[in-house]
Amino acid sequence: MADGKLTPRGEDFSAWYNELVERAQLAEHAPVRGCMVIRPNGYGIWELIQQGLDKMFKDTGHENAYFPLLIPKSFLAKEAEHVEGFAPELAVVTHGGGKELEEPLVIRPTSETIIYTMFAKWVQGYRDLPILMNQWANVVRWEMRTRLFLRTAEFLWQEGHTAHETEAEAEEETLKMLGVYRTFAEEFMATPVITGRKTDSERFAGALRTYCIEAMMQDNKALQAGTSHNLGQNFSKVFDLKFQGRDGTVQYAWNTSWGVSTRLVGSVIMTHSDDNGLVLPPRLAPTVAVIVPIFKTDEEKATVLTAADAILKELKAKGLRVKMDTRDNMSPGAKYYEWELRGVPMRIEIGPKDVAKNTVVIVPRVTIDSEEAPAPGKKQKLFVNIDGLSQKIESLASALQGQLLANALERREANSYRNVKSYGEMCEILDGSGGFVYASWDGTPETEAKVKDETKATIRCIPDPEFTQGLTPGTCIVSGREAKHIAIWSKAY
RNA sequence: CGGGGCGUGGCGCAGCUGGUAGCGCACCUGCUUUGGGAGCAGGGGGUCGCACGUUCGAAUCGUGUCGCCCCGACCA
Repeated sequence: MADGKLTPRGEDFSAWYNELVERAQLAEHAPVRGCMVIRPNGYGIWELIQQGLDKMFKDTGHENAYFPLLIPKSFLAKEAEHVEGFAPELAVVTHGGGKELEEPLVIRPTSETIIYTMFAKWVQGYRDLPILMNQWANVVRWEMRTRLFLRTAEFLWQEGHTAHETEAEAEEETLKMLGVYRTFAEEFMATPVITGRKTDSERFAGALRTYCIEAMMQDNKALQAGTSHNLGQNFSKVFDLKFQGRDGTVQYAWNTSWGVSTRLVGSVIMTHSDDNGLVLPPRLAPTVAVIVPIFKTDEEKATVLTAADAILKELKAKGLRVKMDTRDNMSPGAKYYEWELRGVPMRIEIGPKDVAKNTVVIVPRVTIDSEEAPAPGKKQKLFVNIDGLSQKIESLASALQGQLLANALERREANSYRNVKSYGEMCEILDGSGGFVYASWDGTPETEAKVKDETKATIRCIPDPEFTQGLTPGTCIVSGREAKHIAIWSKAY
């Protein structure tokens, strides 16, 4: 392959990302504007995300259901803030069966309105609560500008929707699911995230409060990776979702909704990958290890393939997602480059020398600090005995997973600023290298808007205390007024 | 929606002072190769986004149109 290398991240991060997504065959642009085709390499990542999250949802008592793609337009209009938030990006179906519809149907941009309409039918008394539901679905938002995985006109996501008896219970659920997202980000995506609350201007249209997880990408921009909303009684009141309480009075239910999307795939890409291509945390890698057999003569081919086949069978039997690359029209070197581009966490090389020694060579996609250091300028190569190979691969996968999380955390903290003294200094950071600036905020939307105007940075969230490292609100870094919160400012996707 | 760019074999591009299409990669066949992107030989594949116009003749010039990408404002 002479078409060579990706544009380096340092040269043009955006070009690097686009080339990587296409070259690693994760996704490409569909014939329809703003839409993407998710190819098997990319969809495999999403499937693992789904599996991981779905289990966590079930473990916390949620059930899956499915609601229709099409929603009567009037449903959206019932919640004022909600319709205002979504109206500009709706796709609307006006015809069906060759006739104009009496009422236009919108393609769901999110499903609160239809789901709470149905909840209202299912709930009579407090014993019908809580409802803890989730759906895996596609939604459409007619975005002006799109980027593969990060923002597409149609995307895949899950949306959890719950109804509760009390406000406290709803708040607990909102925070519980935010916690689920955080755990998932850290344990599966190897991505450290900040948990916190959105400001009013960034709050979900129709929510009382929106909480989020925010991650930092390699270009030091923030990416909102997931949100969890306490909807209060805003939707239950307009959709008449009420129940008779323990005290006999009729009350409106308290709702929450929470979601993550295929954007997480983009997040994983931009968090870990390098100039050689995709880097995937093993837990989200459709293929954890690829075996590349090496041989010259026919006799060597026979012995190597016999040994490699046995290894493949053994590893598969142990439940490992392993492949063998038996293509004979490609040199081993070319295969190495290709599998690195595709982000396979480990390569297993096996040649005549290895077979003779009953070993293989394992090359991890990124250097693992706890293993023997690589020679200067070289890739880390681990010589591993074939006996007990599956355990070794599992332990390496686990080490790699931890390594990626540690690398990402180190990078995020190296680009986090908690002692910025002035607004000028803050602008310098935001306009320069970027990153997360923790600073006091007076809590007003005017201040927020001013910073956005002047720097294009927004308040990503009001972080939970564990992230502020003892900082307390003093005077607002922008206005000089008394501050209400420590906020994180950053440019964002 | 504003600014920029691009539509030519699967992909990336050249050809654009008009004369009926070419290069690299990929693909197919054969032989030699294979521990970090193999070599040689042969071969298949495109009515140049679409429409109209100018012309003896249009990938090339003109008008229109559709689409996509990138940068900005808006958003997961």
